[in-house]
Amino acid sequence: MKRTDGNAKLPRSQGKTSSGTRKGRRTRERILLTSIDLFSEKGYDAVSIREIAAAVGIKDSSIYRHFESKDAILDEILSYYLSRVSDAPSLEQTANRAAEIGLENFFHEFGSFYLGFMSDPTTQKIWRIIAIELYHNDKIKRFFQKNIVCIGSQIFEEMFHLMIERKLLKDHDPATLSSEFFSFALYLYFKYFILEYDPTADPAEPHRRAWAEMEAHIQFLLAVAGVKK
Amino acid sequence: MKRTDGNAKLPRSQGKTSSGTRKGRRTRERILLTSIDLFSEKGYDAVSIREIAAAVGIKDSSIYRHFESKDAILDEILSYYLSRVSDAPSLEQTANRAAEIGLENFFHEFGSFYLGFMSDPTTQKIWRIIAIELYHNDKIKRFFQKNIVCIGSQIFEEMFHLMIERKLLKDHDPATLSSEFFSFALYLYFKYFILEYDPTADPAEPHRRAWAEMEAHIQFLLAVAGVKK
DNA sequence: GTCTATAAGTGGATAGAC
DNA sequence: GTCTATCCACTTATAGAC
Repeated sequence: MKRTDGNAKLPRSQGKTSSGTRKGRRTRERILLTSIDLFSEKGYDAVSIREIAAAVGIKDSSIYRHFESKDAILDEILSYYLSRVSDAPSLEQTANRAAEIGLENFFHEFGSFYLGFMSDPTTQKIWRIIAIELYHNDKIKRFFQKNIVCIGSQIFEEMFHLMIERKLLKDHDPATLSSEFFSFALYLYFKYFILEYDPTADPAEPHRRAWAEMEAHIQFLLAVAGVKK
Repeated sequence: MKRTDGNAKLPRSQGKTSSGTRKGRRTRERILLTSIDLFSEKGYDAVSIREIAAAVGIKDSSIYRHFESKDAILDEILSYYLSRVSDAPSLEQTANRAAEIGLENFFHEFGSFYLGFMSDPTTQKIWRIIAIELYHNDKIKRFFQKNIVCIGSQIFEEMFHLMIERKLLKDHDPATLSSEFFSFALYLYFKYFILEYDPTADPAEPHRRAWAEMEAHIQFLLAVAGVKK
């Protein structure tokens, strides 16, 4: 399974606001990274342009040389996330991999792939921004519904469909299996990484606990849908 | 199973801010109900004291004759929710009821009890306030963790424990069963009643869809943990 | 490209007349 | 108990000097 790069680059300036000089691009990137940091800690509305500017080390009016508005910063954060998602492996690869190494090994590898994807701190922060602004920002809500819930459950559904076709699972409804798997993954994410989030604590601890619960859940799913060797 | 009253009264004024006159109490109650309406539609931070006052039909400064601060209004909304929860039936009653009528009937009755509890529009709106402010307001986060997640999973865990004791379920780990049941219930609630919430649409439709998914999930759980008749 | 200064508005909360 | 008037901190965004 492909491992994504932990140090992905941010997208280049495209708008008319920031000039093409080297200094301009670097300031623009600093604004973007600082915004991701602040939004992920305090939420979009709670962070002001002044606060971003102060953290970057410029005056607030200078931000508008690089971004048209506060909203334009958010837009670019979301497109950065999309550019990272496109690195994910295909369904065909995924199901083939499961057939190769067996179901239980596959679920473990899948877990570590997820951790790899999330090992990019920027991606992790963007997930956090999306999660905490889900019910306060219509643009983020639509983004979440389309690019996380909708695409996510589709991928799992097709994955389970392929697994059943390859006789790796019993002939269950793929949509039900997907819903069982996906709902639990979302539940764990929100519980351990958002609700119980503590920036001062050891970041490995929520991972450990979430994974322990996920293992129990996978055993549970396999008890219904698994096929004995 | 006990059905809760759909027209529960709001708690009386207790602070020093509102006097004991009939008119004062009625204005205070109007402020509270209006705040619940507005907070549940737009969120706590997005609604200003001015906006509440305008909707009630008084000036913003008059609010402070009835409540010490905006936060005090929220406090009272949360205590109203707690006063309603205390009406819920006991575990012993619940497990006995399951033994009486059988597991599948019980799950259906449980579903309609939940709908009954949620049939109070005020309770429904308070759930919505809690859900959308979960990651923006520390007081609400703690309230949710304590009074919904923590108490909720405990109740389900003990309920499943009693059911296993009474041989209604196979000897599975009650904590795992609780987590399977509770996580899915939360997932459905957030998906259908918060994420896809549409005040202009038919309110029966999300209920129908959520319940259909819940039925599939219960069948799934019973396939692992159920005991054949 | 960054700055100062400022516009034009929002927010919660208070003082004091009636 | 409600009103008018006001305070002060804070918001996004713009104009124009350098």
